[in-house]
Amino acid sequence: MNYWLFKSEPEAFSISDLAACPRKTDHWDGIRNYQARNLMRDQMKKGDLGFFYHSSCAVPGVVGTVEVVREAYPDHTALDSNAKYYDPKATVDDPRWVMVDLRLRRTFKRVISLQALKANDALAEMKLLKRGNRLSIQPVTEHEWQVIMAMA
DNA sequence: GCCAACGTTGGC
DNA sequence: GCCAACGTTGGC
Repeated sequence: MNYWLFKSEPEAFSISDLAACPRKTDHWDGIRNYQARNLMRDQMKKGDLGFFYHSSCAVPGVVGTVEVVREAYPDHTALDSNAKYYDPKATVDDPRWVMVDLRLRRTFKRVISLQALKANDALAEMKLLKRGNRLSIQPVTEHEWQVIMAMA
């Protein structure tokens, strides 16, 4: 059982957008970073839980939780020349990029802001808070998970 | 909009 | 394989 953090810009795809999907489930497409892809492909398992994080917005922070309901499979948007995240190097035989399906579990009543996360000493080692970290999918330790859940 | 930090690309 | 140039991320 692993824990993760999924970043998304709410203007592109917010937790409300996920809530509005059928069965509150959608595929997490558009990941075009090898480190993030490898985490999805090699380590992410059905039943894993994750935080939904809003970035590049007025109050960046954790806004809820999700569950991995389908493990990594090819991200077909890489093959679509009209898609935003089209990758000309992707082919049917070698799709290069993968995605998982996520189902919304919970939307927090209030955002657990980045500011609040930074102010919590128990999270000092969290990847998200390390300088210069831009990874859009990050592993979260069980301890960090518990600490943040207690802040909700 | 600024800019620091990081990833990717491509010439050599 | 090096590394400069460029693009992207994301907080502020």
